Amino acid sequence: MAEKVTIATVARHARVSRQTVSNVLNSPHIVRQETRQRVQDAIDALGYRANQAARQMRTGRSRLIAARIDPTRDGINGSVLDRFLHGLTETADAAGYRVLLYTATDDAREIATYGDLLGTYELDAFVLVGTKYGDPRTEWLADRDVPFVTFGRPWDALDAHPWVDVDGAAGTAQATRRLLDTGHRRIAFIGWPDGSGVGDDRRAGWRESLRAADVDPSGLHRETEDGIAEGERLMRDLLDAVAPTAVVCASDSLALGALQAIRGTDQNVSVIGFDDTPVAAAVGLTSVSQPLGDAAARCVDLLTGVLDGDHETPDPVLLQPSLALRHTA
Amino acid sequence: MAEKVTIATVARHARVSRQTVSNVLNSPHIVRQETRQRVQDAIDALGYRANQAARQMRTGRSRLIAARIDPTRDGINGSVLDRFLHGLTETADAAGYRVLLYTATDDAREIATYGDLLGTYELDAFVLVGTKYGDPRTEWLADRDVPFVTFGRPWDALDAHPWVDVDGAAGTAQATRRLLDTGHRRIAFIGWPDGSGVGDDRRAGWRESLRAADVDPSGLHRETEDGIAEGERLMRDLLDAVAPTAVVCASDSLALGALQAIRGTDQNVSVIGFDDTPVAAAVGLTSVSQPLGDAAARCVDLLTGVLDGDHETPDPVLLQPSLALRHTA
DNA sequence: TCCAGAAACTTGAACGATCCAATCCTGCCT
DNA sequence: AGGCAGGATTGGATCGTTCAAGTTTCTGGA
Repeated sequence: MAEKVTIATVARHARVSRQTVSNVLNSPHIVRQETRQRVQDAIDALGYRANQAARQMRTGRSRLIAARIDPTRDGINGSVLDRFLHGLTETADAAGYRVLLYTATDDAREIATYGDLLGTYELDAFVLVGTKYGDPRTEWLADRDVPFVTFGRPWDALDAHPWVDVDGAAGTAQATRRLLDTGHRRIAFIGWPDGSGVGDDRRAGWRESLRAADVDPSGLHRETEDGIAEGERLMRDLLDAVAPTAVVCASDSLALGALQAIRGTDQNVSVIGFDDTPVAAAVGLTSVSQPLGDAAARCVDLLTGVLDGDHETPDPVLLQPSLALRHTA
Repeated sequence: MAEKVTIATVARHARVSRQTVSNVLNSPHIVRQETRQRVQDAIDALGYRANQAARQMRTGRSRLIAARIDPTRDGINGSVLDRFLHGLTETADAAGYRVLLYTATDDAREIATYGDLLGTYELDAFVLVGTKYGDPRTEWLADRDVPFVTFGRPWDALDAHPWVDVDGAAGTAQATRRLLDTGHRRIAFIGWPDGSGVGDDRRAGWRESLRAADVDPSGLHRETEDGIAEGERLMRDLLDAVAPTAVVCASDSLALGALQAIRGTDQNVSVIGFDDTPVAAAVGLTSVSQPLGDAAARCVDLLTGVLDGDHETPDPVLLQPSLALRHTA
């Protein structure tokens, strides 16, 4: 069993002091080229790797980023998180950070977990997925000057923090325009009740696009909690009430329900969902696709900016979604 | 800004030495009840949390477990990992461990990542999801005495390591028996090519159940790479060739394809998938459901056994799946 | 040749916890 | 009363790294 290779081992091997080895690693420019090479060779030869715990003890930085993994509520829209996490791990890795997982069942517990993670692991930053009006989590973190990014806008716009989001309104607008372009006029919308930032945003994209095309959107939309059964119910209602020729949905779950409602009748109604989940791909549902890998990468960018660089709050990032065309629209 | 609370702060506050505080945390039984209480009160009052980096430096243990997050191949079967990871995070947390994510595109890179994680973060253990014949990863880890568990059996049975798995054969057997019980006889199977441990296992469950019911399985099965399109293609083939009245599939992707093939015809064929993914729930597909949360918990159990306890290799765990009945069978 | 000043490198201390060995009590037995 | 066993407590050393301050080496100009 080979004994542990520390910075002292490398120093001995390269006939320099510990500090010089440390400098080669952290501020290479202040070490003479020749020495630097000698140290580097020793590092390679011995397979030395800096011990993160020791480094952390001195610098107070863990190079660890926390992200929450959810219990996959309905499973369909949950897969968004899965893809985001993968992107996050990949880009964080490239930037020299690693992703630590945590779970929590409610906001209070989540905040307690923050305290724990910060206290025992000295986490460098948090990535929060999803935000809501008056989110207590962002407030807690901001109060303590803990670096964090949210994937999702701060809907109250109270205090500014770095965020990355996908332009939901642009997504539904794109979907609606696509339907208008293919000749539809009575284009309905199935979404979520007033008050959720994300839901209101997605509805707005649909509404404005209709208005821009001189179509009156009133009466053409329905709101409900998310879910397949709910989507089916509301679609039935819409078919009876206004007989739309197309429908834009705020989620793939709702869209899937709508598809089932339509299958019952003999009408030909176009359907577009949101999130481009695996289910959408599976059943051939046209859906608004979020650039999740990109979003994750931008989150890491913002964080490293805050962590390694200046104290300025970096500009938020709003990404554009695209339409994954399949055979339902 | 409050200054950092260390073990010395607590000691001063409780009028004891640092060592006593450490004992209260690590070996409470050797401290007198009264003193222990006084120290505990100080800890609570000050909100002290042991610094993991410092502890790790002395003990060499990070209380970190690594798990890989994949790029969600086809997205449908990938969601299994998602649910497993959540379970893992939850139970690891309860056992005082945290889950660190990593990614890798191939075995060589994954092994390189092991070296990196072990060297810089001194990871305590790895959880590998999925194993194959002659897996180089398990060999590498075993050679270096790195604790690890696999979710998935070692198919070569070369060297024994702790593992947790779900009995796939039992799952397909259960599915097949269900179909036999409801009157089916010509029950087909769509699975993966020979040579994948998981695939062969699932096929075996179907075959043995048919044989036990005196049905000849020959000609009733087809093999292909995973995927919806492939499932559809093979189901068409089966319908033409042997006109089965039911089919058991090795994955929900294949089952979904089979459903699409059947929808084209007017035949009434029962379909059962495997993995009980969100998609299955969405389209009402009966599917074999793996107890993922349970599996994750058992993985943590095995690991903590190895880490905190004895040096014996713990007995592997084989969990039984259940059938999620929906309206396709 | 000499010296100032910069560049390159070295040394001792510190981060916060645990381990080890030594000391201090306390109560009990003779 | 004295001695002793045993548990409870203490101070010092240590893990591997970086920071701060010190020392040596190099360079170039008078």
